[in-house]
Amino acid sequence: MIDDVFKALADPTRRRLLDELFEEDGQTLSALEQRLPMSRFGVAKHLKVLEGAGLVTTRRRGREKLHFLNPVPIREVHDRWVSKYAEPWASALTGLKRHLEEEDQR
Amino acid sequence: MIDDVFKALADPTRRRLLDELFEEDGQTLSALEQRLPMSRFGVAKHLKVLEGAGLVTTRRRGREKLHFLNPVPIREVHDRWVSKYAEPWASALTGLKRHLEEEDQR
DNA sequence: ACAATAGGTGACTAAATGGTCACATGTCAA
DNA sequence: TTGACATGTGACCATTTAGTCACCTATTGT
Repeated sequence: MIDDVFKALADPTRRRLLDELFEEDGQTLSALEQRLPMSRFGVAKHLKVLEGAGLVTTRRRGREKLHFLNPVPIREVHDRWVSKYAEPWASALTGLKRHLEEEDQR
Repeated sequence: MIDDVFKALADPTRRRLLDELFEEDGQTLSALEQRLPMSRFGVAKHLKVLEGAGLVTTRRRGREKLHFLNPVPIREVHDRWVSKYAEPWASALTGLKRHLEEEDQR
């Protein structure tokens, strides 16, 4: 689950797509296709991955499919994972301290 | 650059390695190998990727190589990317509002 | 009804990735 | 010095992935 989110975020094209939806939410496939240097099929595939990871939700309006950014999975990555490593500057510094002390005693 | 970080984080084994180093910093390849269900070579390869992304720094002590977790790249991911999408709950809600309004007028 | 538009599907190729192994280098300890 | 230990390298294979295409369905506006 969170695995899918990390994997989806690994590709720069997909992050670019999230950027586009961040700028303007609810865009169609055709609209997104025009903004990227890629065929419609490539974009569609990436959108499918994003949708599978829950990073994008969709809604049909007639023959169009609107794509919306869903911040929830990223919030989970933030809360359960990234913050865990990004915040402990203190422990990192003690680690560095220990590191340097060992360095000294050589 | 940030690309390498996202790619490194995409693999569960590598996140597991970060977890192990988070629990106990400065472990050797052999120590990490014993904790993972994988050959030494596999672990070494993953560590190389993590090191390439700057997520792990190393120091040699004799014939051993000590691995240290480096929180800086994750901090960058947090600051420049994740927080951008994880925080704007307000705008997400306005998006949802617009979404539902359009839904109504159908 | 019909032509144009928006999107979906399955097959395919090329490249990247995860994992293993045989072999080589460098270091420690007795 | 010699054998055991810690790690590095390059080759290799299986799987996955990114990207394209030909072809299909569904919906719209006229």
